[in-house]
Amino acid sequence: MTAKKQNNGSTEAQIKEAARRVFTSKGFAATRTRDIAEESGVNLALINYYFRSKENLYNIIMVEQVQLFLHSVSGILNDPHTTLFTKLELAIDHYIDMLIDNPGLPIFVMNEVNNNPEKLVERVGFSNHNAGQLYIAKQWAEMTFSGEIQPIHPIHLISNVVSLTVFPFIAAPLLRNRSGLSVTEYNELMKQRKALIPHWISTILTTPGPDTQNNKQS
Amino acid sequence: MTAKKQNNGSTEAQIKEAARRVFTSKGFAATRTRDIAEESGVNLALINYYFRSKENLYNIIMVEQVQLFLHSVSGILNDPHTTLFTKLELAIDHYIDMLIDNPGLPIFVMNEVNNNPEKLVERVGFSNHNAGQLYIAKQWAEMTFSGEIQPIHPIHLISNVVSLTVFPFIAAPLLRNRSGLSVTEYNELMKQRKALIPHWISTILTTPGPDTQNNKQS
DNA sequence: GTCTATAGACTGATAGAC
DNA sequence: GTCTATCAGTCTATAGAC
Repeated sequence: MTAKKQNNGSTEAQIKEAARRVFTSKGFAATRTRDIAEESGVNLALINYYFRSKENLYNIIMVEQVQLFLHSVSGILNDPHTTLFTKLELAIDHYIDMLIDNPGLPIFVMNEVNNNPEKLVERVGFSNHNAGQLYIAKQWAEMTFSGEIQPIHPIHLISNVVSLTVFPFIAAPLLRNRSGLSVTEYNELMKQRKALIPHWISTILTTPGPDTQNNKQS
Repeated sequence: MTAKKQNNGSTEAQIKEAARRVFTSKGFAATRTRDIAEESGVNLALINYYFRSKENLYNIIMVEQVQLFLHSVSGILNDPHTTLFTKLELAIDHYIDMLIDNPGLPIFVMNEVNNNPEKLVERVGFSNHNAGQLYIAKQWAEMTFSGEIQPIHPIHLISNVVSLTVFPFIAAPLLRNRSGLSVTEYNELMKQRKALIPHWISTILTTPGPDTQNNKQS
């Protein structure tokens, strides 16, 4: 209620939100502090006043976005009261909703993963939810041991689930262009995948592999 | 054989190859012409002598890389003498080999797809091999009509094949970090996927969907 | 064709008035 | 807290010697 300008939120929050939009769509190097000033409608000098430097502001945004992308389903995957397939359904459902709301998030995070893996490991808390310690990993091990599901390297399972869920959003501009679908129509297909991907994963996990007899080639 | 310096190839080719490496790993904005000069071992001024501007050089590299990524399997997919599943096997096999040799290619192309879709459509010849006109599309339509494979929106099929093949390379630095696998071990898993992905796709296509009875919801 | 030197434009950051 | 004005550094591109 200071009511000096048309500022609705605090200036600091305005800058941060504008920085999130610009950084995630153009990356660090292509973003000028002047872009953030214009996007947020605040004076250029205030960016350095609130956030010491462009790099510092970027790091704050980056850590938040990576955590949103990586940690948002760890609760679901660690729930001891749901089955493995229910976990996958819930996680994929949650992820697709989030990706429809944040379509630029995967490419941003993947760029960080590819260009600054050491900074990412350094600044984002990874150790606290080691994938192998989640409850879903225990369930997967048990079901594999009992023969309920096919033996498969966990990297393949994780790759498949994440690939099928995330990649269509990374390739969306291309696939939409080639297919002539609108954003709404494309997102409708993505929502269909909430049911389809768990079904496909389940099918894959319960169908014998391509070389059931001799998978011991060098 | 001009033998003035230790130049093996022509200076122009040296610059171009260095530019490819630097641009594909850091992107346009983060790359300085000085980086390319150092990487190629030639004088800074020669970059502008051979390639008018940084932007012009980038566009040349970009078009070549996108075409390598997108057009390299159109011959396989348009072969009238192979079955649909053989096409998928051959295309995936070819792709995984190419991605092991060019691990930075997918993230580079996907950035271009997300940040400059209009430029990409403008500068890269798309129209000449419309996906719907490839022979594989005809085979897919026939097999769907005859009931040999499950009806599925073509976007889902294309998404699935490309996702399962390409995404594990985009997420490689992260997945390797989390799993503790070396580059060699990880690439070995990727090679396994040459056989696994066609098998999974075939399984998906020949297993009834999650809602076989009522898939006519609004 | 290749080099040095530098012009000309832009960027991140800050000093200092209000 | 917010603004204007500006500095110091860096970048692309080119002029001109060889």
